[in-house]
Amino acid sequence: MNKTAQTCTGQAVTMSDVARLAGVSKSTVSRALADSPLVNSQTRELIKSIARQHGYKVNLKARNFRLRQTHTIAVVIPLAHEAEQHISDPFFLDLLGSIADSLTDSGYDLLLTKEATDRASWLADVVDTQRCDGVILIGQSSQQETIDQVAKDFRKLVVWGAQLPGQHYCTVGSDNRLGGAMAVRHLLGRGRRRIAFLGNKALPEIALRHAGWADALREAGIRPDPLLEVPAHFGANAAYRSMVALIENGTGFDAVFATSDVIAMAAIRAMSERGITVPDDVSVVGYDDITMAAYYTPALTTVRQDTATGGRRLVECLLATLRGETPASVILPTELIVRRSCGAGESYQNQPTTSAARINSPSDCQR
Amino acid sequence: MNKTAQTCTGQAVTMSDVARLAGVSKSTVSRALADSPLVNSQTRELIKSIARQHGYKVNLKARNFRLRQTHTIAVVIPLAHEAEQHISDPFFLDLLGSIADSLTDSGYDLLLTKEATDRASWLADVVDTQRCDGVILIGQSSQQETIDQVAKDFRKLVVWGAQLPGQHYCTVGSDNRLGGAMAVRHLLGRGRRRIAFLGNKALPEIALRHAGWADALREAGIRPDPLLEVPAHFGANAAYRSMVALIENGTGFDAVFATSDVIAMAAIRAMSERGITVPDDVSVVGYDDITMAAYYTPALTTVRQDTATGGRRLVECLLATLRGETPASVILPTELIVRRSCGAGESYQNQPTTSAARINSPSDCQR
DNA sequence: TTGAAAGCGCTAACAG
DNA sequence: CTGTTAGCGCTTTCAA
Repeated sequence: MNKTAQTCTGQAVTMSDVARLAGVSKSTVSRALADSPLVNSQTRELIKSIARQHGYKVNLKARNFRLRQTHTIAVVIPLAHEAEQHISDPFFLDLLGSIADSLTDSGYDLLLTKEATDRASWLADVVDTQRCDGVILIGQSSQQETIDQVAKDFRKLVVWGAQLPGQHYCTVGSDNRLGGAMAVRHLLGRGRRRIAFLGNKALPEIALRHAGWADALREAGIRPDPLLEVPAHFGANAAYRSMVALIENGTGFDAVFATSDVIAMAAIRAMSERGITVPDDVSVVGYDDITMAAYYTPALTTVRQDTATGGRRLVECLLATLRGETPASVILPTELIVRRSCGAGESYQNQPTTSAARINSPSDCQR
Repeated sequence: MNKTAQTCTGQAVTMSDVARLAGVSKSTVSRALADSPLVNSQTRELIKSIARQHGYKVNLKARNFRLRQTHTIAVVIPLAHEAEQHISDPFFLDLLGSIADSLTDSGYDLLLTKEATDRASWLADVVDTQRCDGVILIGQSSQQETIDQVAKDFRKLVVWGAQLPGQHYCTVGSDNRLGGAMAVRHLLGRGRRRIAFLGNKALPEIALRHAGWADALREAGIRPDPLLEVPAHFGANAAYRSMVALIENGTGFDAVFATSDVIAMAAIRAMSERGITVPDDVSVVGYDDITMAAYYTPALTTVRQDTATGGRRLVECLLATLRGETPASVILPTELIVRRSCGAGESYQNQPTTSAARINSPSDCQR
């Protein structure tokens, strides 16, 4: 087979080949290609042009192997809590996309792993088999314990989620407690009093949003009613069923704080099918501000999570751990996007995405 | 540092260590761990227990390097057509999730790459640097030419998208032309005549759906009206603007065929904001059947793309190419899910996902 | 400025 | 059944 201008062919041409062709040693080729100042600039240019001519590209696998690094970051989506074994939430795609962008910019590869196994060692396995330099976990799922355990001696780990007291790893996430409180305060401000909470409290982030819900209620002198706590899991179907149950068990409510936009949409549908009008009868606030939130009917009032900076921060923190640092956890600022579903009352907007009223939190801290 | 029960610590323990500890040679350890029948079962057990004791796991990077394979499949999302540089469509997450599952089942790692570059070599680069055994491309974007060029000498490539005449690579995708036709026929069946088409025809899949749109119209003796072709790009914002433009330019229409559910939702919102009621004034059919389609108001009639089997087929085909085979392209059966947005007329359903009427296509062919 | 040689951690002939 | 040996393709001392 002719080796000239080889491309996309499993690259039979190696560094030795280039060396032979250029009449120099492997070492020199290696240096030249790495732009080492040690090599004569003419030799370098010669080598480079020969390499180009023959479509030679450094074999990254071999390079990384020699360097004892992988230049790869594993992004793990734990699904232990997710009965449907399915990432159904657009929020995660946004975040994943942002992580992918940042990682690419930093020259790292992204190894995507879905972990639905029950093995206690699920995380340790990813880490131990040396397929990556570090790990980004999207969500804590119900695995706080396991994660913390692993984090005790594996430091190259960053997690999207809630910052829990005493944890051994760095998290990046929104200010869930404040976010929850802002949502509920807004509903209270619109005169609502019986505010249902929809979410799976087994997840740390949701537990904090729940705490925010309770905070805001107590501020207003309202005792949180356990009957209004609905254990809606992520996933539209489960949330839909939970909402139906709430409606049918006769507990009165005039507002819903849904801990994700997907849950909010499922809830609204469950209500509208039963003749309950949003926002006239019931106000709804969601969480995430996924793209579709602005396009839903009614447009969703929601607590925005900024996936773009979230992903960037996750990567920054992870790269810091790779340098041996111990980055502080990041709590992203929280913002309430006010749209129709809470009864904003104004007439429809022309540009749903931009016209929403925003209420910023004071929190833009990095703790 | 004590090496006992080492875990999550960058694994300083190697196969040689285990060999020394067990008093055998590296080769024997290698064989034992691979369950080779060549090794005495007692020796094997001894070795395995020692390995376990010391938390030893085979270094996959070294293993793969030696075997000259990567056991990694790159999943590339080309974004050349996507001005927003953002995967905003939940459909892709579903597909990605399904691919991740299938790949995991087959023991392959998934390397995720977003390609937004303009370099003509974007695909060749992924392929040439030997970071993966094969490539799955999610969507053809506007890169048919480039893809086909690469595919001419790189065979380990499978693409989600449209099957184009004479192409050199294997595709998996839904029957876009039939899907488009089914959607439009259904609208015609409900008495609609002025059926707008929303989509970016630069994408091969969308071009086929457009052909289906025209097919169905002509069958009904209607000449496709160019004024009703709206170049809506993926992404809710762009689609929203396109729809506004259509409404405002005064072209009459009584139905919309949107080439994705996200586009459909944005379109519905644009209409409802302007006092146009769906489905009373205008019927809408979408494409994809993303989870949220059932939860939108009105629930969306849509052409389902089965991401679960789609992902599985993509992986099957790719593994076939890895074995040196040349798998045939796959066209998945198309199914119309009838819900409210086209004016189905029945009262609301209790279980939106399951209660929808289905119209199956005869096409389940594998060509 | 360049080359020779060693070796990353593993597997697979080959030879006992 | 087991050990010895020779690399995979690359980087990096060390010596010239």
